Amino acid sequence: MRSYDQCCPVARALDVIGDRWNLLIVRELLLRDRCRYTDLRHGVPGIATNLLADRLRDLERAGVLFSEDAPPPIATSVFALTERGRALAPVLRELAAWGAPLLDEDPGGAFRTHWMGLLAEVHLTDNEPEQPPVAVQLDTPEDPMILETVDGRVRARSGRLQHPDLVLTGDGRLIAGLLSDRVTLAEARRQGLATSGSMAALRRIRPHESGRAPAAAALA
Amino acid sequence: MRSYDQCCPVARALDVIGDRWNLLIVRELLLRDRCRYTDLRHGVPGIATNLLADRLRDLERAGVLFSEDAPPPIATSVFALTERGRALAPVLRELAAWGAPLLDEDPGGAFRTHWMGLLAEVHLTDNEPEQPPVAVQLDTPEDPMILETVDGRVRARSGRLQHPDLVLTGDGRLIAGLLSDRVTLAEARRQGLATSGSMAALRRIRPHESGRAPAAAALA
DNA sequence: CCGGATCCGGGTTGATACTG
DNA sequence: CAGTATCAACCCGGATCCGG
Repeated sequence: MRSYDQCCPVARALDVIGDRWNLLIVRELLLRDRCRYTDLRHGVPGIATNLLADRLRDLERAGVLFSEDAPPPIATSVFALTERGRALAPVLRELAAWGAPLLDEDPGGAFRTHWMGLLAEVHLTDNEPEQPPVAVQLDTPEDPMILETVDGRVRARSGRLQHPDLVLTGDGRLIAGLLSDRVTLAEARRQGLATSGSMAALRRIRPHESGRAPAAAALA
Repeated sequence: MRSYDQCCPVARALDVIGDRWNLLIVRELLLRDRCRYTDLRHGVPGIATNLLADRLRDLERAGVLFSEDAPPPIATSVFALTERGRALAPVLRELAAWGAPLLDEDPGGAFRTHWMGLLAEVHLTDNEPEQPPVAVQLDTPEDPMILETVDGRVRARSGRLQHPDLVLTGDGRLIAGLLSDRVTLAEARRQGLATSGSMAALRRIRPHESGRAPAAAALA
């Protein structure tokens, strides 16, 4: 993309990650840690393969991500975010928070369960930060996701745990509705949600009452 | 722009404000409140006039901004953000925080003093939130800017106050360096910065020690 | 001068086919 | 699996023009 050529921090940021598809690639790596080329094609559906290759080159040159030759089991290279790339997490969280209402207006299009991770990080909080951490496994057939308490907050990532405190099994969109409080637990159960483990973990990980103002809540 | 057609809050947000120039238009309206078409052309240098007209239409349809026919003195319409548009402020602040290091690497390109406002909001904090509010006038010849304490935070906006507690007069880039701590006050004075008023206001509005973690600082 | 609309050349995107 | 090559369609940017 052409540079905006403005001496403004926002414009400079957009010079790097403002190109079409770029932030979605970062989203993918943020939630999935390390991805092969094919993982990215699956996680960013709709991108043309040449554009994905171009963008990965751009973002690598910009220091947002890097490609590693191979961890021994696999015979291919993987992509992962640098420290600088992970520093984009707050940007993506704010974008997710702003975009969440649009999701209700039009729930169409491709769906991946782990995309809801950023939403969970924004909407949910750990109501008992003093207690030992808990982890909830969201078990959709494809694309399992983990929610865990870290530091008084809730963090999301793709994957499957050995010993989660609670497992929710069901359709991805159903679990998404549950996370964003559009669906009650009882309703979700009726629609096919299965749970196994400690429901206390689910009560502990709950939306903020005060909307989205962790700092203000902490000060009060 | 074509929709990403992904049922993901980030993708949905980018469907609305991911288009080139869009976030820079929002930046402008955030910092300057209400702008005429010409103000926007000046505040977003480099944009083609047809694109500005297109984007304003798009963003109005999306509910991010609206145009008002006229406040009586002027014979033209002005643009301003809706509530939904102002809700993009956290996104822009995070982008500004992420882009700030890039500004040091390459300080070239067009410059407007008020662009530094988002940077100030991110880097500075009110060290004495219990005290009555203070306001600092940043007085560059063109494009004067105000920093004021609101609610324990620092807010920036374009304009000129009647009775600021402190006035800093000088080159915009010099003041920007001062705000982001690249230049000391003594150095800035040598390079032509003039001050008038209470220096206590400047000591009160100071960078966080703990980097950028207001919530963590509040909890500590 | 302000607030656009229109036109046009060139660069980018996106879909598909192809290759190591 | 991990890309590269190709090509049409679209979008961007610059210039120009026009009504108030």
